[in-house]
Amino acid sequence: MSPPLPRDPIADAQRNWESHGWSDVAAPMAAITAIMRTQQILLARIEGVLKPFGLTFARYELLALLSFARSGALPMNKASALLQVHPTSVTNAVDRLQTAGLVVRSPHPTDGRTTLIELTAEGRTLAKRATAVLNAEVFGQSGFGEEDVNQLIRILGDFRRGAGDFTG
Amino acid sequence: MSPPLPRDPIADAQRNWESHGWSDVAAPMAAITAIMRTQQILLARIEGVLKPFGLTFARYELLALLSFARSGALPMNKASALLQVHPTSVTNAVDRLQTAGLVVRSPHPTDGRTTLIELTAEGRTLAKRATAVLNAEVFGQSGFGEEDVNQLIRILGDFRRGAGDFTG
DNA sequence: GCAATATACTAGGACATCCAACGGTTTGGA
DNA sequence: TCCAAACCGTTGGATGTCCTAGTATATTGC
Repeated sequence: MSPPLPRDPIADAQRNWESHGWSDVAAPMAAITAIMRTQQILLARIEGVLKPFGLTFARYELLALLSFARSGALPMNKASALLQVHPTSVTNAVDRLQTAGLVVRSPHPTDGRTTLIELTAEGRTLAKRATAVLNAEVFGQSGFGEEDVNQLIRILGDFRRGAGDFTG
Repeated sequence: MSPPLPRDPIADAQRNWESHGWSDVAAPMAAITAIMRTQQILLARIEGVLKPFGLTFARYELLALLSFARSGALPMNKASALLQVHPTSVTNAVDRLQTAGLVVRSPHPTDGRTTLIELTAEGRTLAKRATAVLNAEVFGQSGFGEEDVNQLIRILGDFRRGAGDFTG
């Protein structure tokens, strides 16, 4: 990776915003930009860990979701809703997971429009192994302090509720 | 957009982690997943605002960066480092901005390897207009409380420093 | 019962990101 | 001095995301 910058580019941007008369929105701008950059860093770590398994984060999320479903199967639209991604993204992920033999498509017993995604035995095993490594190498070494983790969960939970992700 | 879910899927995932004996990493997992989702929501808002300008967030970031440079010009590699993205992403963005007449490439006066990106008059004007709308519609209505914004800046700043983004 | 509407999934296209590899330029040590 | 190593930007390929449109199946209303 590239060497660290001598200065925080986001803090610089915040100062630029303030010196241009946008002080009222400089802080939110900095917070939002920091979220963007943090996501990029975390995604790179996760993908690095998953690569040896032939998985990407999108595919892993789907595998993990299926592994927690009672029957190990979910309708495509349900998966799309729970993962909060576009239906076509699920189609894409399922295509690749199916090619890899980790899931199979099967028709819904009563609704002809719906397709069920079902975990195969290999899919379940791989999900388990990938989760173990992810827990050890990423989530277990996140770099966030314990109290900061709680703050993030609370702040981002409030935000997501306000954005209409969920109710309650 | 899709209707809100009855339950927070990330909180559910956290409970799943805990019930599978991974309590020690359940909270960081939830925090990281929440960052992923929050980034997605914010990016969608930003892109929605920028679309009428024919800009994406990646292109806007480059325009904004150039508009804050003293001379209105920056070497490609400098832009890549400050935006913290891969050089090929900058090449891609510059290609499109140049086609749109918002920037031009020019050779570096002393280093034949380096290419300078220069803002055109239209580029500077568009950056100004896009920033005004972004400030009003996104940063000014972020949905984060004032104190939460400060918390985010602090927490994510610590994280980014720890991840090697910058020193100091 | 049948037409109109709604829902589910997929195909094709645009865009961004990264990585690997390549050709041109500069730098630094033998 | 001169060549190897480092550096810079671009091209080509893979992946993911979204949007629009199209096909098939369900549901609703008259």
